[in-house]
Amino acid sequence: MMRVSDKHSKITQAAVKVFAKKGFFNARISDIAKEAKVADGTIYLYFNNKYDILISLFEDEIGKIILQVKLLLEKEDDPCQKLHIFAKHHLLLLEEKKDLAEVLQMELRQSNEFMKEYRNTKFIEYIDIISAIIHQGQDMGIFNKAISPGIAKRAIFGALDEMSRLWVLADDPHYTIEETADQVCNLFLNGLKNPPAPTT
Amino acid sequence: MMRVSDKHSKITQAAVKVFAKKGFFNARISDIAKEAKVADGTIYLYFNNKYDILISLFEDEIGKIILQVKLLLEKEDDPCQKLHIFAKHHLLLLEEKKDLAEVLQMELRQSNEFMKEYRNTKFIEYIDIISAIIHQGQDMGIFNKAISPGIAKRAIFGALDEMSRLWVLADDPHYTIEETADQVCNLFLNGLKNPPAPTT
DNA sequence: GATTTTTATGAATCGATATTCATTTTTGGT
DNA sequence: ACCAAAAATGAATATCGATTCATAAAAATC
Repeated sequence: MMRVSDKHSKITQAAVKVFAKKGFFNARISDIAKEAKVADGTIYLYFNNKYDILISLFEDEIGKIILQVKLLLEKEDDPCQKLHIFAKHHLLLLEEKKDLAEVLQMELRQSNEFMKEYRNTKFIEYIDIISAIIHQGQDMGIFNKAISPGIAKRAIFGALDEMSRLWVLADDPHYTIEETADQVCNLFLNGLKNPPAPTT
Repeated sequence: MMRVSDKHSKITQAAVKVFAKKGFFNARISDIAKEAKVADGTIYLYFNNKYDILISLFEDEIGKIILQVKLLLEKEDDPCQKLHIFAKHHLLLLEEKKDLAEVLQMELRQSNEFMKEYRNTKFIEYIDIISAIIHQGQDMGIFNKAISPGIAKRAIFGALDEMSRLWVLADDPHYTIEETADQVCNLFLNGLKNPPAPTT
């Protein structure tokens, strides 16, 4: 017998593909079933309903991402570097798992009564990684204390998320991931304004 | 007889409400018809199909926003101030037209074959306002020329958009719009890092 | 290898709803 | 007031697709 988890994850992987291609509402259960090579009914042995596939997919996958990025950050002390690592890791998701990136984006935007109820604690955990970095930087005296970490974490996440959207939609990305991560970090660390002229 | 445009816009306004509440796919034509106080069939005298309502709504409304914000920016020369104006205007939309803000966000994220085809030129026109400001700042020598306006425009839009999302979903906003606009601008203009200590 | 338990199947059900169109109402001109 | 054209109606249509469940296959137990 195939291990239970194998079928669960086969269906999840198939759902990622299908949701990314068609969007949640246009994706049919039978599409996911076909992609996963199981019967339609089998899906209901592992998930309660269509929405449950999306939610459970989101929590599983973002959980993995949180673990990965926290592990990477552990080794680093400098908050600037940490921000770099976070940004690069976030954007690299696109290269490695384009479909997943697309679905995660989508999930956050499902605007309806259901989603407004659902408190997305995993997502909050993810962006709180950013505010923790900012706090640390402020405590170390490197970051400006006038910046609200609660706002900045959203701004930084939003910026990265929007860069993702660009990649997902555009066929020819104008910039590389490296370039983009560097640019975004530079922007957030140093700002748009020119540094005051060096005192000669 | 009621002017044609009145009915068209009655339906559009109703659609904004219903889409915001239920999301595009869960919104029924009959919901929109009821909200607009017209018959279901009447909607098809003004729009080709359900998707057409969304697209046309988006283009009309974002068109108005572009006009408004361009008018506001005309009077101002300083790029920093311009950025402030843009940010504040973007966030104020939320206060004035929460439903619309929600629908505009949603529209951008409908991830499916259809949306990937649809080249959203109005949206591009909107965010190009930001890159124009950045260009101007760079030409004037105020902004760092190492920043790519093409990336920064996305980052700034993404940050503002994410702040919107927070408001739309959260019942108790922690920050005021003024505060948020100031914080976001400060972040983008000056960056996270502390300014170098003044040379005494 | 027979029996029980677990897992999988996919055709049938059942509700939903986008769209159509025959009919009615309103309008504007005479 | 009457007529033709335009606008509006809303019940009927026609399709779609999530979910169920009686049945079958596979695995575990004896």
